[in-house]
Amino acid sequence: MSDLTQRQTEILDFIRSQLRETGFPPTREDIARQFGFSSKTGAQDHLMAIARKGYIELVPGNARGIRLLKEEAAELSHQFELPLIGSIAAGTPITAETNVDTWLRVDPELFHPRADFLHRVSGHSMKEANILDGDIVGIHAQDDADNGQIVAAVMPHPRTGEDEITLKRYFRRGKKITLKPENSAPAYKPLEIDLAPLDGDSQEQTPFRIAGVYAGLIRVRG
Amino acid sequence: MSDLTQRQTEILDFIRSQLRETGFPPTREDIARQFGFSSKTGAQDHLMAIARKGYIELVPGNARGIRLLKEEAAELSHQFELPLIGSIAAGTPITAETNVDTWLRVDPELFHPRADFLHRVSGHSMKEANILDGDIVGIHAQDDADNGQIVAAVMPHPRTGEDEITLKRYFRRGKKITLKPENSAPAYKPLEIDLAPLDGDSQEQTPFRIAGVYAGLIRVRG
DNA sequence: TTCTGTACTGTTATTTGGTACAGTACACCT
DNA sequence: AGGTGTACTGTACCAAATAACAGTACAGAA
Repeated sequence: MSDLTQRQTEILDFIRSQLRETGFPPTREDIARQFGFSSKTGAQDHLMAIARKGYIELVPGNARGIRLLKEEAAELSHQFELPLIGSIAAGTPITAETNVDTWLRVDPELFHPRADFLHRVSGHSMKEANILDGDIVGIHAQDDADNGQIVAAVMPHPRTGEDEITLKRYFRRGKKITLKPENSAPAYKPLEIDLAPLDGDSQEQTPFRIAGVYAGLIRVRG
Repeated sequence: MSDLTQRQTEILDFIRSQLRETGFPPTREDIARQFGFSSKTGAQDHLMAIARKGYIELVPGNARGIRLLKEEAAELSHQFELPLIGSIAAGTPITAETNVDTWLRVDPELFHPRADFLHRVSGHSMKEANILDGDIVGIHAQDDADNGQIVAAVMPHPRTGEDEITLKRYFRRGKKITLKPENSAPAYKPLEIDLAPLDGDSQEQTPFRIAGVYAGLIRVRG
């Protein structure tokens, strides 16, 4: 899909984020400042390239005359939408564009704490926390959790090795972390992770990280 | 709701339409031209009045620095909201304005079947259907149901006599209707209703009606 | 009656922002 | 070896846009 270069993608993302945050597109100077260019012309060149490739339209003679085109424009008002995150591409932040399956029109502020993204639950491991197979859970992004909270943990799938999100109840005692399913059936075993063999606070070496804490759910079928 | 004057409302609408059509807000001159002002100052005065009343925010020193504020941005699309229905005033249709506690920004089409309104569950009578106290259920409005479906039933509260919504699993056998809670604790007893003593198809005389069928739920706390 | 708010006209100063032109450097393709 | 596209720096001009000041007129509230 994307015949944009890395830099052009970054700039398009910046335009989108500016629209979301400020309500209007950035100027050439805004873009230059954001990316550390010393000249507006750099930004202008990129805009023209992105426009030529059909992602935006530049309206000549108009300040901030940048228009997102077609499917781009639909994503404009993400203000009351949440991304549904599927599988996680290696090395990407969790809410990176590539991990977003779709956007659902649900107000993030409905949840407490506020939801930053959604994830569709697969399996029955949290059944006794009343979270069922197919439920869509709201997750508040944060990288740690309190004991007893339900967390969205990111770790490689045991067979495929691909990063995936799983819900578990989190407990930490010193260097020992327990991720506990809420299902007393014998098939569901708590997962024990020992941080001790790792270098201090470096988490890069463990294939486990907390993406956020459970903030509620949506069940879409009667 | 609107403490804006006629003219101010027109101008706010123009800003909204410009945002939709061009992707960025108008300038003072755009506004002046649209309304036939010969001076930009007229537009500026209006913008400052609208901003003072909290509908927009003006970002000083920025071309087209007009931002719709949250409430305003929401009113752009009434179509992705659902009314939360609390108690039912006597003799009113269920989604009548007076019964609406608030509007929540949730896409009705998320649910299957489509939700027409929301209702906050109180109590534990549907616990074993994984519907908990405090959950917000989506209801698809219809006046009958299939056997075994969970319905939103409207009937007078046993003590106060005020109409209220309760969730129950619905069964009908001839003239006999059973509304069954999903909680095996002895406190929760099925409710039996016999339509036989009533005049044919007239339901006005029975203090029970189906408001719709359960279509899913939202749980807003982790 | 005075004050405040609405609804403008008219003018001007100043900043913001778009855009053209002239370069440099590097990578990739043919 | 030369052409094309990307990714910038640097300068400059001028139109676009904000914003302030000074008015007029009218309407409703204190």
